[in-house]
Amino acid sequence: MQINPQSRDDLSAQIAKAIKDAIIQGDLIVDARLPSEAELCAQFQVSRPTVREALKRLAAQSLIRTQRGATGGAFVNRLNFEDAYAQHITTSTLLLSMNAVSFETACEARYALERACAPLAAHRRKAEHLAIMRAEIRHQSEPDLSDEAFCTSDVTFHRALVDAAANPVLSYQLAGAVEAMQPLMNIITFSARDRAKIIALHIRIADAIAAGDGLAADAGLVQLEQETLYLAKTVFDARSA
Amino acid sequence: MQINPQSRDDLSAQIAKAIKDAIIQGDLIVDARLPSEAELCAQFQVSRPTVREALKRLAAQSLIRTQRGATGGAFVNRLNFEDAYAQHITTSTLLLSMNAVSFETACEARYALERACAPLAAHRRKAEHLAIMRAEIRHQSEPDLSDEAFCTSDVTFHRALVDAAANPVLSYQLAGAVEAMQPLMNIITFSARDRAKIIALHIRIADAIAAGDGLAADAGLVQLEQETLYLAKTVFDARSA
DNA sequence: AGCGCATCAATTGTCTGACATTTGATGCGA
DNA sequence: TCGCATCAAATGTCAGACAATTGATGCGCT
Repeated sequence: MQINPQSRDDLSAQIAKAIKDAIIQGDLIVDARLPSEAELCAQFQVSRPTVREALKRLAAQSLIRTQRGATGGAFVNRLNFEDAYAQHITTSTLLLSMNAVSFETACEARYALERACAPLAAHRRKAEHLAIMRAEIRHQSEPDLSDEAFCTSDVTFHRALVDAAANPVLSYQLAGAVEAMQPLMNIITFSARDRAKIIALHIRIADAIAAGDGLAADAGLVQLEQETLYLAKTVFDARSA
Repeated sequence: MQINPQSRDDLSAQIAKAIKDAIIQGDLIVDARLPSEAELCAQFQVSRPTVREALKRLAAQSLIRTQRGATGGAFVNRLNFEDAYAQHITTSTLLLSMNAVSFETACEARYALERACAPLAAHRRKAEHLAIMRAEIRHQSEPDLSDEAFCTSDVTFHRALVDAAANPVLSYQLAGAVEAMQPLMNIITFSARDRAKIIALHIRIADAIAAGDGLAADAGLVQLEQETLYLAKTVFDARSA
């Protein structure tokens, strides 16, 4: 965590990387206070704006937090699941929207991951998860729901299913896949009959989870994937015609 | 993408959020050029360092890239899988190391996700993936390999398995789970007999993938998970004694 | 002695102005 | 027409200053 030659990288990028590496290596532990901006200036032999740009880079990744005042400064932030979720979802969403990932590819990934949760969710689901799933199913049955609201409810339903697996690492990894799909899903317009089919599958999945039957839940997810793909295909065919 | 009241947030954070939202909403498309720093100063009524701090925040997330010179400026970056991988792995690694996630939880998530890939990998694996897996198995068999090198090779093997599923979204989501586990895995010291067991399972999995037998690969992964948990338990028990 | 309050000092947040550096565009001359 | 020097625009960096925040300090009063 020292030198900074006249390389092609920005000074602020180099400094940010040096501090980031120190955090990853464990040289700077959680809640440790970084040197003040003035001290960092002296240490790296750069001006204060440059140091500040470096610190802002780290703040953007939730690696540090800053606090003003007498005992203020920059502190190593405990990266919590909530912040990581938000970052992951943003990145995943942009990744999908910017790289022309096909609906099929995204859908396949999403359901493959979700099916991985099914057996765990069936074993460990709590009343609260089932309650959310049931509530969303009811919500989805409301006749004058917009397509977008239907998709949002769908995400909440699946999120509850994933959370029921009671593994925060799994929930974190899956958040990206499930939520990032929503913009793609929003393209689809649902007929009343489409919705009925989806809701029926949701009920089937929720029942299976409630009964602790992981295999049945898995089967439901397989059918739901096929149904989703079929609906998407219909929309895309209609659009190209 | 305008106003900036005197709220409690940093001005640079507000500006970064405004631009980020514009990118997510699609108001700024890939490779679009942002206004110059001077123009952004005028638009947001702030000074140049403040604008620059905001831009550095976005650069830290690979949302924009900057270029010097006459036709330079800040451009919306196409978020590629490679950059997203790196970010995701960093975040996942820190999330695990900072939140005292148990080995069991991380291991469960990792193998649950990996098993989701198994059937797809069995169908779609190319010669190159099999070649990597075979090569890593040979590498793991070298007697004077350090524990750390053994773990690195293990990651490469599993990465090839995941990539064999030929779904970039899946690979991206899984990269975090597999690579972030490595620091935890590095704690384990392997006896020669431990390695022999793991290598045997790797061979079994690779054979199953080569044969297109997703179920057999899945069974191999289940055993590998149990073996890994058993090894970790041994280490932890020995450490606490 | 104990409590309350004003002051202080340290630190980050922001601004102004300037200069350095990079790099494509321009225009002139051979 | 080609090649080169110059120019202009933009980012990168620096120096210095002031504002705002906030815990710590010390004084005075009870």
